[in-house]
Amino acid sequence: LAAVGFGQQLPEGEKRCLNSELWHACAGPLVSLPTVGSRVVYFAQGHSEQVAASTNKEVDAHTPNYPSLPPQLICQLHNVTMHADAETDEVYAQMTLQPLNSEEQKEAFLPADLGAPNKQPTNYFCKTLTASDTSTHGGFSVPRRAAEKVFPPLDFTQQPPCQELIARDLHDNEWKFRHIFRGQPKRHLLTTGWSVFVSAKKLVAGDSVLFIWNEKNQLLIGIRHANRPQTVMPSSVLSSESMHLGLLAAAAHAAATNSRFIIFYNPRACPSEFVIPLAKYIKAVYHTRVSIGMRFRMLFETEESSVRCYMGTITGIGDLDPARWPNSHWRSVKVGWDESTAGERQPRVSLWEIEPLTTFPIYPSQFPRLKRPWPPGLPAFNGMKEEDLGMNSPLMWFRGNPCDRGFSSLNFAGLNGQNWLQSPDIYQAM
Amino acid sequence: LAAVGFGQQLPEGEKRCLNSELWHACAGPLVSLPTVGSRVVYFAQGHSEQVAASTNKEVDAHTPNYPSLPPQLICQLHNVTMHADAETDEVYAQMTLQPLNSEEQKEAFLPADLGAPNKQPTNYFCKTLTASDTSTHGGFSVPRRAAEKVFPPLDFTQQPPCQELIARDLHDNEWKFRHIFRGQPKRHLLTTGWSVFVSAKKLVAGDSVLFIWNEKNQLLIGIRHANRPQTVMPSSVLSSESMHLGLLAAAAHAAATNSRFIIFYNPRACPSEFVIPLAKYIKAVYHTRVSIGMRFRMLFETEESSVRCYMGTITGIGDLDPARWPNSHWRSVKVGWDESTAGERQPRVSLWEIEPLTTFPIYPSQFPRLKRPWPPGLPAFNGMKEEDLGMNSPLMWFRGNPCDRGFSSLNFAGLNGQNWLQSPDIYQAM
DNA sequence: ATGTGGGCAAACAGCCGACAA
DNA sequence: TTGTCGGCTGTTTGCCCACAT
Repeated sequence: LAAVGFGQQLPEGEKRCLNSELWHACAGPLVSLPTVGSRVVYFAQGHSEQVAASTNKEVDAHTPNYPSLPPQLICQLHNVTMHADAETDEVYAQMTLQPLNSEEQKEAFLPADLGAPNKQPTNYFCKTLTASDTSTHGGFSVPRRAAEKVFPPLDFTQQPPCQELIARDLHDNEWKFRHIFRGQPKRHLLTTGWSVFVSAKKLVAGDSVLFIWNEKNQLLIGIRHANRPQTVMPSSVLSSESMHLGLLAAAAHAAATNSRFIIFYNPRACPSEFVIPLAKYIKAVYHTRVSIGMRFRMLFETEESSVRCYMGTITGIGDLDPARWPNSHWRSVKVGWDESTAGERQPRVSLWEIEPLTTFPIYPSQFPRLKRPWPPGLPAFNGMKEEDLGMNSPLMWFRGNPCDRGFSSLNFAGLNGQNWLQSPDIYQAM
Repeated sequence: LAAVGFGQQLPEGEKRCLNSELWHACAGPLVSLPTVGSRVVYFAQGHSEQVAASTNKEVDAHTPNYPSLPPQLICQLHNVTMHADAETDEVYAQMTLQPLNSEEQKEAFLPADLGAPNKQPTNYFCKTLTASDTSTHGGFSVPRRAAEKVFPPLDFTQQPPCQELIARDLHDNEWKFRHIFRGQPKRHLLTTGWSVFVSAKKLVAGDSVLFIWNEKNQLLIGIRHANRPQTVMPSSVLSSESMHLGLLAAAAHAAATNSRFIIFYNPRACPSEFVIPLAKYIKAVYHTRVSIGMRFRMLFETEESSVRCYMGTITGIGDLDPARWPNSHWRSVKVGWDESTAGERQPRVSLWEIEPLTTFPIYPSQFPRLKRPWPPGLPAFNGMKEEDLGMNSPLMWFRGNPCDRGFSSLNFAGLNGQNWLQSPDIYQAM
């Protein structure tokens, strides 16, 4: 319960180590956290979107902005800790970022640490709860393949075969369940203990529960609440406008003084990740050709917690918010989606979220060249292998296409040669 | 559900009018809201304390401050709306403030509006719940005097006498209770309907429930949760440091541009009120003599929701936070309390919270005079009657002592002649 | 293979006065 | 005057299977 101060790093001993595989399982297959010690790009715009989504309030047009705060900040990622809300079990991550000055940006940066990859656990299952599962009338019906894969085998000499399962959640609480194989036809059920869990976690039909059997032969249990109307944030403390200003002020101050700041990333509340590995950002923005009319694909999470690809076409390129955030790469690509059910997919994406399909030739003459195709504050990039780029996100499951390598001529039309990656102006108000 | 924008005033029609007397009853007898249209003093320091209390995190010593933001801002209070958290029923108020520039401060300000005084309702009772009250085993035992005072009389020709009570809460929800007079000896009880209320409001022994019978012959019901360890704010959205910065940035920006800003005041989470009627502030700071060793009294809320006086002695006068908030009147008075059980009473108070007792003579020579006893940005003050000062707080239940009137020579030692009440410097970062 | 519903027993909720503080 | 308890129902919980999809 030690308070973590501004700019302080949490001592190693006090780092409350949530179970990483359970955290990632709850966060979903598309969520990846950048490696500690690596360089990242922080987008205040995206952070602001997270606050807007959590408070259910859009940023007001009259809210002032910080001109000294650039749309993207190159930072050293000093610390990442995984957390879960004590009440709702909502997962979130706390990151300590430190903006780099132009000197530091010039230093060659190390290949990303070979930290544990954020892969989803192998021995797990995730089930969306039915009305019967959540009713007080009965227990939980375990899908047969799931029970056989992740639960310890039952002793079928008993009649009926049953055992006690003990599972731990993100807060390291124990939950005991009676696992029995009975009925006509036979099936796996969780009976005693199940309803306590349902009411404690406030689960309703449509929410999901997931079980993991890990390498240490421990059973882990996690939940994912369905996208309910909204977790209306208790705004009884601070107005959403103040929160918005606070996030900007914290980043602007950190940028001006090159000091550390702390942010929270809430993957299931947040429309898009806003702390991106620097290598992934550079690859997408400087090494990838995109143009209007180009086809692309992008990954989405399915209802069953797996991943699928959606296809679309780029319909425009330009600033999402020219007044407040000019020359930002955040959601700079306007897209149309192939499938008519695409109503819920966002009409704007960022370059690092998509994989352009370049199966047909591109005529370079269509795209004006930048005066400064490679910003001066960045190290040379050739000679790095793709595996070194710290891109352990599922997006990397794509095979790289031929356009990914070498120095492409430009990022996209409409950008001037402004010095985006330089350190920001001195923040004058502090 | 219309989003209230920054600097926008909520249209009259959309103002969700919570029942004012119920709100005040839940807020407690010491809480008063300044009158709409009046002038107030806003203390960012106190606002910051509210955030710290809500997030359970002290402000870190490295958190930067806004030098352009003065410790106290004189504001026009444009709007006050009462709210209650949908989940916890926690009451809070939203206020729209507009800092006044020095020109506006010079204009004579109107006597405070004769708005509805914030007096506690007369026909009400408040009971702290016992284990039996909250147990599922039984109902609610109504104190006899309370039942006779606020509930409609029972028809004692019935055997047993009983009736159905319908009470409305802050969200205008209806709650039905069976009110019966039975047992040996006879007593008033709420039976059917009570346990539904207890579980819906998550009441436990030690929490309080209150009933009001108002002038419109309506029965109102409210709750007050005991000071549980803490309502640990879901910090999964924004770090407490960012919240702190946000509050400062919002105030600083508003001060620099003389534009409106919105704050939330959460009386039961907040250590002290931080939006003070200007007249009350001026009276306490400029018209009242205080000195070290002086005795004073101050009001506190009792466990039974009434008010009582505690006595103490002033032990010091000076800045609470000289580095961050020099020359602030916020909690500028160090005090010692008479009663040994005073461990929970704060060691620092603000001048407007206390009533100094001047039954013995003071030697003016002990206190250095200010070079500028009356700041230039303020109107002359004489000729106003005390009732016009907008001090409808219970603190005004004190009788004014002779020192309250006329221009006393000073406020307190250690203050220089700095121009506190002038408009702040231009805020440079926006 | 698995969601839902009827049957049934055990547990709990909830109304009552007795008793004591 | 009022907090807690034992006694006594009525309702709910929760385990079992049958049956349907």
